[in-house]
Amino acid sequence: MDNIANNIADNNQVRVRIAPSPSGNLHVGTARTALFNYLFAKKNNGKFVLRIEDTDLERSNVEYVKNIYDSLKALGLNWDEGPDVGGPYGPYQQSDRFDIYPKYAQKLIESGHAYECFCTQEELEAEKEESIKNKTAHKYSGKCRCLPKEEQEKLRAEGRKPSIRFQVPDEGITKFDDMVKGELKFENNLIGDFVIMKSNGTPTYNFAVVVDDMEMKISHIIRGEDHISNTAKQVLIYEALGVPVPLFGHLGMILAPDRSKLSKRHGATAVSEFVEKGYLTEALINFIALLGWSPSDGQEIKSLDEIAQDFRINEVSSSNSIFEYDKLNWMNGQYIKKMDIKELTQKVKPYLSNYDLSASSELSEANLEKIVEITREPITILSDLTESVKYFFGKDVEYENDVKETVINTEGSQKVLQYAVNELENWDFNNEEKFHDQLGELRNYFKEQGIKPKDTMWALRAATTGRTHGADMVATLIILGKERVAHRIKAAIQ
RNA sequence: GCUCCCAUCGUCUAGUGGCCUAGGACACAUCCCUUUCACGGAUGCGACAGGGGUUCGACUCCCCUUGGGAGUACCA
Repeated sequence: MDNIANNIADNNQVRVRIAPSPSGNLHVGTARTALFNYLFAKKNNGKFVLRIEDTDLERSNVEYVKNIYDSLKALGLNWDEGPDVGGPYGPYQQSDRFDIYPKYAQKLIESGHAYECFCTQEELEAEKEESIKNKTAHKYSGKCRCLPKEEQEKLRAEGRKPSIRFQVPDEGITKFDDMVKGELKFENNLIGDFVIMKSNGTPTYNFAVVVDDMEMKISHIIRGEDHISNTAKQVLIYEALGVPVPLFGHLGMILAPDRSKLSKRHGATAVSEFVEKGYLTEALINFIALLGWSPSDGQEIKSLDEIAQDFRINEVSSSNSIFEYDKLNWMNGQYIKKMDIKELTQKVKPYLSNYDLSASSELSEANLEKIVEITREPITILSDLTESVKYFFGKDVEYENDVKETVINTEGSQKVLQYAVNELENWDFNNEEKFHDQLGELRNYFKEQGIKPKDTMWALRAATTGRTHGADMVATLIILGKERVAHRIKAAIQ
């Protein structure tokens, strides 16, 4: 791990990147990779680069590019260089870089590290099937390695478009020192000659990344461990190109509770989906940071900046971790509880679209804030509020479940409500403290008559909110206002 | 099939040979607080996958087994 520090001390600037391909919305797994890169950059005064890998034009979509931007920004993972903000080593979108890959491929051909391959799809598949039949590891045979010039030209004349393959050494070991996993090695003879330029003239992933990372002077590559086997190929390319190999760090994967890849059937997978469900990006990013990393002081709730200060890539866990909602939910609740009330109110508005929030309704902005303030505590996701806030709207209440039978229509409750109707005029809706005491007196009055304080309050709560539990009663009644409270209590009396 | 990675409470993790009768967080249970739900507080439940070594001493190092994951494309 010493070389991590050395590389930095060397005055080589730390440059990391996140390179998503826009074939879907930003996945939480990608978000975590982005996060760890971001943290590493921040911790080491480096640069965080965003590169859009859209070489697969068929699967790429501009809509997803926008989603990637928006999600990353929402998470606070701001990049220093990228397609939108530019930078010294652009362009930062691979589709704008198509003209630079062939030169490097050519260079590799000239130096004997690559060759044109005229094999057809069918020939390749036949080879593969053969090796499956023989139960041997399948890798490309390398039969185009030494095609004579004349043969090449003949096939070209026939209209065959060659791909370009990297010529992997037959012997030797390719190894690299992984920042999180330690030394990793692969035997070269197990790696088949792989395509670097497709026959359509576009680069393959393994080639494009190397060229881009090299040109963008990326010093450290932090990514998911699903790339480990690619790394061997990429190291080979760096070496063939005669350029310094960056340092790699491979993170464990994020798995669903059933230990399979986190996918749609497990619920939300994209950052934007979590946001839509009502998760705060602050909580999401905090939660994700805890998957594989842990704070040195044991304090788990931390801002991005705090995490960055405490972050050490070599302390990241190298095993997979399971994405469980329990802790995310708890954490989201913590953030909701602490969030600035004005900000929270704004964030909550989309979940209140069922209700009349126009100025003419009884709901002023100030009232809405109060409602959010008193109902925020028990909720774990923003969308919970839609339901828990329901009884603040409209003149009448809807009774939940069997509230009418089990609470309102009981003898005790009816007594309380009848009494309350008369008492109502005296209640001070403008003075919370006084109102609180008045309700206390009400409880005491009925306590003497053998009605438990709890039941007294339940009668009131059920009548005014239709439920047996909810926010603080005094605050609730004040927001409802004397008129509506009176109306609802009267409606509850048989 | 082949290659590679990983392995501590249900989950996220602390632990880098003796500080470990293995610590914290979430979840769960009980209790306290309280007009309800919650929040908060207290307590409890709960793990070193198995087997061999190495060592005076292994959760920590090595090997094997088992289990999980990844890769094996002219996808990224």
